[in-house]
Amino acid sequence: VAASIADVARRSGVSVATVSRALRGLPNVSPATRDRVRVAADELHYVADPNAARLAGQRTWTIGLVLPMLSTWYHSRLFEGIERAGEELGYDVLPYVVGGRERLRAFLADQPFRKRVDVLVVADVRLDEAVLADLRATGVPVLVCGMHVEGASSLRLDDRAATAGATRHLLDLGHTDIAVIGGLTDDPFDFAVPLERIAGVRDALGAAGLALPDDHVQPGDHRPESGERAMQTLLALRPRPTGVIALSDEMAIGALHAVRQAGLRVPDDVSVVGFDDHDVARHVELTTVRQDVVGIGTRLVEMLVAELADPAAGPRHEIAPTELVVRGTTGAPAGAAPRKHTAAVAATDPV
Amino acid sequence: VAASIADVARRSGVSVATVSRALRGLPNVSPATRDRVRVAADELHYVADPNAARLAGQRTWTIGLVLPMLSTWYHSRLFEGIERAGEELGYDVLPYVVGGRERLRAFLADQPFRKRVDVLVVADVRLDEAVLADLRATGVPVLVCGMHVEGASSLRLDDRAATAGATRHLLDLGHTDIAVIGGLTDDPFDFAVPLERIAGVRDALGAAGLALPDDHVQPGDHRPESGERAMQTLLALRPRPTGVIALSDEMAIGALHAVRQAGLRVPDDVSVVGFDDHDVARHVELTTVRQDVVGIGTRLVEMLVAELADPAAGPRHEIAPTELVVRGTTGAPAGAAPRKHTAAVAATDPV
DNA sequence: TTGTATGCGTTATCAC
DNA sequence: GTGATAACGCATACAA
Repeated sequence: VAASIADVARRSGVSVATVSRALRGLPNVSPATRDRVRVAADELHYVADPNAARLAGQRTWTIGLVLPMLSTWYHSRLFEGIERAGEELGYDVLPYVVGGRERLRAFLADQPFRKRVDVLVVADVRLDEAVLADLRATGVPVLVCGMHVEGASSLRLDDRAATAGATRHLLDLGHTDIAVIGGLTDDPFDFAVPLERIAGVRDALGAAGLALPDDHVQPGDHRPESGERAMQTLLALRPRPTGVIALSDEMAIGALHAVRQAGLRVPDDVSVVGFDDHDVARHVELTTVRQDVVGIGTRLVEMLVAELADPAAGPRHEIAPTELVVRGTTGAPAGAAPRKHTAAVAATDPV
Repeated sequence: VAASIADVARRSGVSVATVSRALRGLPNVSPATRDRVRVAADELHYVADPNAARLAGQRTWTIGLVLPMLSTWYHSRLFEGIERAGEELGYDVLPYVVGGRERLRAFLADQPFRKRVDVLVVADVRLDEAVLADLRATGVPVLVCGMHVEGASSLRLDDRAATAGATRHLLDLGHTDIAVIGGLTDDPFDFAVPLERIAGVRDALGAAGLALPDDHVQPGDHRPESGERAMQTLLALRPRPTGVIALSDEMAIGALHAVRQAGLRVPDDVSVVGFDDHDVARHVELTTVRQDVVGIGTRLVEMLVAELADPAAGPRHEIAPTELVVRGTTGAPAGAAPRKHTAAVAATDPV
């Protein structure tokens, strides 16, 4: 049976109040006393019971991370970034995986996070204003990652500009028939992000006098299989698109597979652009839009600390940078001359 | 300000004890009373304070998951599997990321999990008997994933048999010069698994009268970059190995990249086998050893529940199955006839 | 079936 | 600088 604060108090000959102060580094404790207490605590292998501390202290020291899934590259990285930054400040990170309508509904209905976390980071989960209002009504501060929402601080990419840049890269190479993989799916995931990214493609296409037909936007759920299927559909189109933008690297890899299985070459017959700069992207020579996911996690923790420190301050909205990384899966379409050279960042090996 | 159990008691005209019983589905509550309480709780949006409940109830309903990192495919999948299975039983899952000697040391020294979790699942972290004894001295039950340890229940693969099978596959194709990527690295990760897997390769090689020279075992930390570097080293060897077994798919993908960058062909010049059956393995045609990581997570939760229910029962040791999946990255070395056909499972698309 | 009373292990507010 | 002591919000023997 573990030692309690009373045991430490007895052993060091002081009161529990002093033990609490001494161990937490609060002022108004004489150095000598603090040492005695520390020694006693060590000898007894004492650690404060988090539940008791949280009950009395009114803080949970826990960050709730709401995300649609855990095992995609992007989400596991985000988790890692938040966990690392949070751990240094003494926060636990508790995942709430709400992929699929049912789990999201249950999460919103049961609100298992109440009295359980100090703050909620909602990543890539569609939150309309009503749902957000529900969340905020619980009194739990909410930060949003991946999209812009009124009434809550947010950190996101400029998704629209990012895919517009990727699209211009393809246009510059001479592509005129461009498609997108990763449009909205009904289930089990429901990001708001795809809309922005597709809008970005439309922006760039429109500026070049081109359109994005409906059949040029194929759904995908961020698993490679969905990218493969989407690409198969696109390859069956006549005329066949020569440039494809996948909204995640994982789908891009599935798409590449489909192209090669169809006996076509990359990039001669089809150019492919991904999104994320996944660990393996460099190793499959994938041109992609890079984002610093771990950095985003770190920044979210900083924002959340600021928010907790000054809840009165209004919501802050920040944009994390992206960067087009040109590798081998994009090139001029067979039989077309490039319009001009893309002013893109060249792929470089990480140092 | 949130409602407490006293508020619900007042509103439904019963005592707090009855509210507690009613809401938790305990017996000895009349249906009528239970209903009244439920209605009152709903109206007040009441949820029990987990910290108070845990303090009083002596259970944390939390599973601590100790792992070296979060963002590799394997670990994020494992987390997902445990989270999913745990959530259904009402458990939270709290990650303790101890990659790197420093974090592991701090984890062992501070023991932040004490009074915080009901059970610890230790995955792919090297635990010698002394460390394990330290952990168990805290009174927290420990399950081990990925390796066999005396004194704690464990779930693992038969790593040795798995890589032996992969090696036989290469031998059967006619390879006689075989190397391994993913041997122990000193930092920041320190699995016990590589030793077993390398032993498996040695087993199969030895049975064929072949050896595994030291320079045929290159270190790797499971990131693609390390696989690439390892393969570059192997390609510089003379004679050059024709068959390479990477101890994870992520390293295998890096290795494939190195082969192709060197102007060599796969599998004609070099055959590559991975380990895991990563989501993208199929899409890069990677021959690999498949394991069901999510299933392992689920099984771990079942084992842990059993352990908690009957702590007296001795440790149980289980083995999860693996399966060789033959795809396009393995074939006969140029200029060699296969010894015989491998009796391996053919690659099939997931249904 | 229901209510009363005590304990859970801290932190925080006071006095001293 | 230090020590009582009252919360904190719930679970649970025990009594009714």
